[in-house]
Amino acid sequence: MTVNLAKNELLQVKKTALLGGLSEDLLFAVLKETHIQQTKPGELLFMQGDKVDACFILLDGWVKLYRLNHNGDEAVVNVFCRGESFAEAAVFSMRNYPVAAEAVTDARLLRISCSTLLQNVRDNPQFAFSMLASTSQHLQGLVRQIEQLKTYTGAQRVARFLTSLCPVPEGSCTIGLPYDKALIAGRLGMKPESLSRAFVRLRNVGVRVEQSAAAISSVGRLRDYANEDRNESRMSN
Amino acid sequence: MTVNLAKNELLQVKKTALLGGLSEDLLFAVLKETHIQQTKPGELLFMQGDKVDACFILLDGWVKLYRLNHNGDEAVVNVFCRGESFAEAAVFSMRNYPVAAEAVTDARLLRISCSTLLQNVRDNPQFAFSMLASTSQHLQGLVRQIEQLKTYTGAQRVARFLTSLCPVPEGSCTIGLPYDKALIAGRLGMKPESLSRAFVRLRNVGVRVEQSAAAISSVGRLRDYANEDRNESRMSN
DNA sequence: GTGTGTCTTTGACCTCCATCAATGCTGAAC
DNA sequence: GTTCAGCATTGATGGAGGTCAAAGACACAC
Repeated sequence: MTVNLAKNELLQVKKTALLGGLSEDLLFAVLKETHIQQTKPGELLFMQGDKVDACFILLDGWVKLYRLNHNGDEAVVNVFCRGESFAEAAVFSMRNYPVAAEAVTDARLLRISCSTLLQNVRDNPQFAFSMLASTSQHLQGLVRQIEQLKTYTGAQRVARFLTSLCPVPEGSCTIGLPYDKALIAGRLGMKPESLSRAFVRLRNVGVRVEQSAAAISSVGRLRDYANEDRNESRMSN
Repeated sequence: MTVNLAKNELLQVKKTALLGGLSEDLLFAVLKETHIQQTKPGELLFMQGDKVDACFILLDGWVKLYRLNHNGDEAVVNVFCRGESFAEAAVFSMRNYPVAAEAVTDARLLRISCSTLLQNVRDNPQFAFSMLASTSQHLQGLVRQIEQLKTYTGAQRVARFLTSLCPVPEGSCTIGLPYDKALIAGRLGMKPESLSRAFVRLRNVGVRVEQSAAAISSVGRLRDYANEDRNESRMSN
């Protein structure tokens, strides 16, 4: 059941906290037990409430995790790109997925079954450390998200999102928006209309958005805006 | 360095996912390496950014976890009561605490050092499972919180909070608010003034709040209100 | 009793954001 | 080219909740 990974794909795997910290030997032993899965945009990987049977590493494409409440509206919990893993913590709740996962683009994933994970944690403390480090990272991501929802305005969250995409810490740059605006809005806890208006506001701090590209005249200025407290930000525009 | 726990305290320890799942032998072996810590209200257990050196189990009292941004306002991430553990995931990030922890009452805690945790995960897959199960639970808690912030109004979040405290699934009951209203507000992502107004709204669904007690005339009705979608809830007010 | 400090509530006002509807834009099918 | 669907933007409106200020409520010391 050997998996054939392209060089680049192996690189993505090594970027994850889940498998990236392992010795080569152990890594390849684990990879032998995994499967490749391909998806089309909109395809579900698992639904909220499904019995947990695997976790995933994204080799290419984008996947969103979201929660549905029983009125049918979805809250996006996270959006992952290649080089990230997800659902590994769910495996150890021994229950059902607390969220749903859906590919938002064509995606290529490594699927690691429950039993493989359990077996490896049992056999190998090194693997247990990796699992813990990985879930710890996810935990921190969620904590940061909660902080952001509670303390920043929509426009500021957009500003943070943009700075996080910038390849440089200062100066100007142009970045491509990684996925469509409706999803960005959801990820940031707002409606598409509000995202649109937030982009308009950010023109004051040197951001131009056209199509799926954003031109940022000063990353430092944008970061400052993102970190202002709500009152100041009110005056400044 | 043996720890002497009261019967009731041992019970609290066994309620945690962190140590509750262990065999008696292993449990007592771990307990031998822990310390009791007592705190006064307002006392800091650790600050955001401190190097991680331990995790905690609450034997009695309440502790809040919060994040400070550099404008000085805090976002409450969680509030824990006895029988819960926290900060265990941070240990495996190998870095610094991403949040601060502060006792909000007199509290009694079991402190488990980093090295104890690492050693036990190394030596014992059973312990690794427990750690993973525990962090998995925290992860789910945060996911639920994000969902709530994104999809429910303040009054609905208060309603959810109250129902979660109710000892019965239906009918009427009176419950004590577990901590002061400013903290409840913070936990639910709102200001004390807004919490106050939310309580006023909930009078329409049979909730009376006086001092630190809430009388609920129908838990079912309250739950329905909490689950309504925003539009309906606007009409019913 | 009277102060005094803390917590909570209420009021007035204003900002942010969701909603609903209309319009504009883009790209694919034909 | 035209049509049509799917996004994205813009406008108008209203509700939710933050902010600031003032007033109650309560505990505690004196």
